[in-house]
Amino acid sequence: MDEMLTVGQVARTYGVTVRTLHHYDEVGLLSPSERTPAGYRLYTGADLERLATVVTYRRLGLSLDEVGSLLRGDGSAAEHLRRQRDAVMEKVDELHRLVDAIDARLGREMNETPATSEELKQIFGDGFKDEYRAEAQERWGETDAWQQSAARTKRHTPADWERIRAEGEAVNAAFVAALRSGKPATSAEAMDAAEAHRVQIQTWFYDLTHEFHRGLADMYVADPRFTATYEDLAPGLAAYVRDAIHANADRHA
Amino acid sequence: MDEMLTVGQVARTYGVTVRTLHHYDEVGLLSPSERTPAGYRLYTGADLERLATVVTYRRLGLSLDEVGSLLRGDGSAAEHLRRQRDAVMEKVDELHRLVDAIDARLGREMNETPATSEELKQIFGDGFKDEYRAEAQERWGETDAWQQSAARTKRHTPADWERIRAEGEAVNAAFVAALRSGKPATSAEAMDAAEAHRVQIQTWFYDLTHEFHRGLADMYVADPRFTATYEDLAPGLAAYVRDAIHANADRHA
DNA sequence: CTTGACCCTCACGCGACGGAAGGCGCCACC
DNA sequence: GGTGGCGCCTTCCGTCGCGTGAGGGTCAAG
Repeated sequence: MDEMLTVGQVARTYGVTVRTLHHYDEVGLLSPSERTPAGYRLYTGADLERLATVVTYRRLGLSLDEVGSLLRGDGSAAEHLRRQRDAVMEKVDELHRLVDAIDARLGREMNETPATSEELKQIFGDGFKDEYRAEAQERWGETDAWQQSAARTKRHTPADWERIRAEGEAVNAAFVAALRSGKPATSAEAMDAAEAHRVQIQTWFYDLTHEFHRGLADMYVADPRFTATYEDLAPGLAAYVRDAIHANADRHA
Repeated sequence: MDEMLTVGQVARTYGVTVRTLHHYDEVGLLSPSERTPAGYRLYTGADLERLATVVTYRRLGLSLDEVGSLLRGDGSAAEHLRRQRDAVMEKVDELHRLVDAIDARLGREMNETPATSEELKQIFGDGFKDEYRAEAQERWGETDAWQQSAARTKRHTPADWERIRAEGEAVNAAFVAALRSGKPATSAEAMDAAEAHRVQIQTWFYDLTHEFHRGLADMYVADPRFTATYEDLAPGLAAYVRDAIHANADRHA
C-alpha cells in the first residue's frame, strides 16, 4: 500500500538525477520521511507530492530558496509566480530589443555588399510596409493584438514566413486527418489541432485568447478565400475547423 | 587617433564590470592587444569590436565557450548575426512557453486557495475579460452574418468553390498590381480592389457592411495563414490589403 | 608630496548540481 | 555460503561566470 521508493526509483520516475535528490536533502528542501536501517532514503507518497511541486516550480525558473519559501507557505504562491512571470516577460522584451539591434547590424552588414535585386525588393517591401504601418497605427492601431502582431511580423524574415506557412500546412493536415478519420469536431484530435493553430498564432503574432480564437474561427467560414482553401482540401473542412476551434475554446473555458 | 581605453572606461561604455573583463582575459576569450609598462590593460578598437560581439552573444545566454568557438569559427559576420538572431528567436519562444506554464500554474493556484480580497480584485479585473468577450461576441459571434454565411456555404457546390477561388485570385492579383506599381493603399486602384473583395463576399456569403469589412481586414494581418499567403505573393501585401480595405470603408462612410 | 581614483594580481565564494572515489547492502545464482 | 553486480551511502572536489574582497602599485591633480 504505502510503497516507499528509493532514490533511484524516484529519480527515474521524476526525471531528476540521484545527485539532485541528495542535494535537495542536503539543503533541507526535500528530505525523505524515512530511511532503512542501512541508511537508504525512502520516499513516501507525501514526499513525492512535494517533489512534484519542487520540480514544476524549478521548471519555472525559481531558485531553490524561492521554492523552499513557497513550500513553507510564506508569501502566496500566486505572488511569487506573478513576479516570476514579470521577470520572464521583461526578459522577452529585452530579447526583442536585441533582435532589433541584430537586425540593424545585419542591415548595415548587407549594405556593405552589393545588394541583389531580391534583397532590394525585400528592403523596398519592408520600407513600404513600415510607411503604411506608421500611418495605420496612427489611425487604427489601438488594439493590443494589432500592435503586437505588427511588432512581431516586422521581425519575421522570409525564412520565417516560409516556416510559418509550413507549420500552417501541418496544422491543416492535422485537421484533414481528423476529419477524414470520421472523428467529430469535438474530438481530442480536432481540438488538439485547433490548439496547435492557436499556439502557432500566439508564437508568431500575438497573444491569442481562446475567446478571440473563436472570432478567427468564424472568419474562416465567412471569408471566401479561406473557406475555398479549406473546401479544396476537403469538403466541409471549413465548418469542421470552426467547430473544432469552438470546442477547443469550450474545453479551455 | 587610436585611442586606447583602460578597463574601467571599456566597462562603463559596454555595460560590463571590470571583473568581467578580467575574467575574459583570464580565460583567453578577449585579451587586450596592449598593456602599459605598468601592466594596465589597453583595449584597441578591434578589441572593442570583439567585445561588442561577445556581449551580444552573451546576452543570448550562450556560454563563454560557445562564444569563443563562434568567434574562432569560420563564418561571415552576417552568418554570425543570423545565427545569433535565430538563437534569440528560439529563446523568445522558449520564454513564451515558460510564461504559458506559469500562467497555467497561476490558474491552478488561484483555484485551489480560497480567494483573498486581493485575488478577488484580480478576478473582478478579469470581469474585464467578460466585457471583452461580450464585445467580441457582438463583433464576431452568432450574428446574422455568420448564420447567413453558414447557411449559404452549405449550398455551394464544388464548382461554386472553384469559381470563388478563381475570383479570389483575381482580386488578389488586383491588389498585387496596385502594390507593385507603387500606388498607396489609399489609391483608387487599391480601394477598388478592396470593394471588389467586399462585393465578392457579399454575393457568395453574406451581406458585408464596410464596417464589418474592416474587421475582416484586421484579421488578414492577424492570422498567419492569410498573412503568410499574402506575404508570399508580395512582401507587405497583407498590411497593404488591410489598409486598402480601411481606406475603402472610409471612402464609403 | 599627498590624496584619491584608478589599476594590478591573487584568492575565496556562490548556486545547483556533476561526477568520482571508496565502501556497504542486497539479491540472485552457483 | 561464496560471489558477482548493481544500487545505495557519504565525502569531496569540479564547473561556470563571475562578485567581492585583500593587499598593493600607478597616475594626474592640488
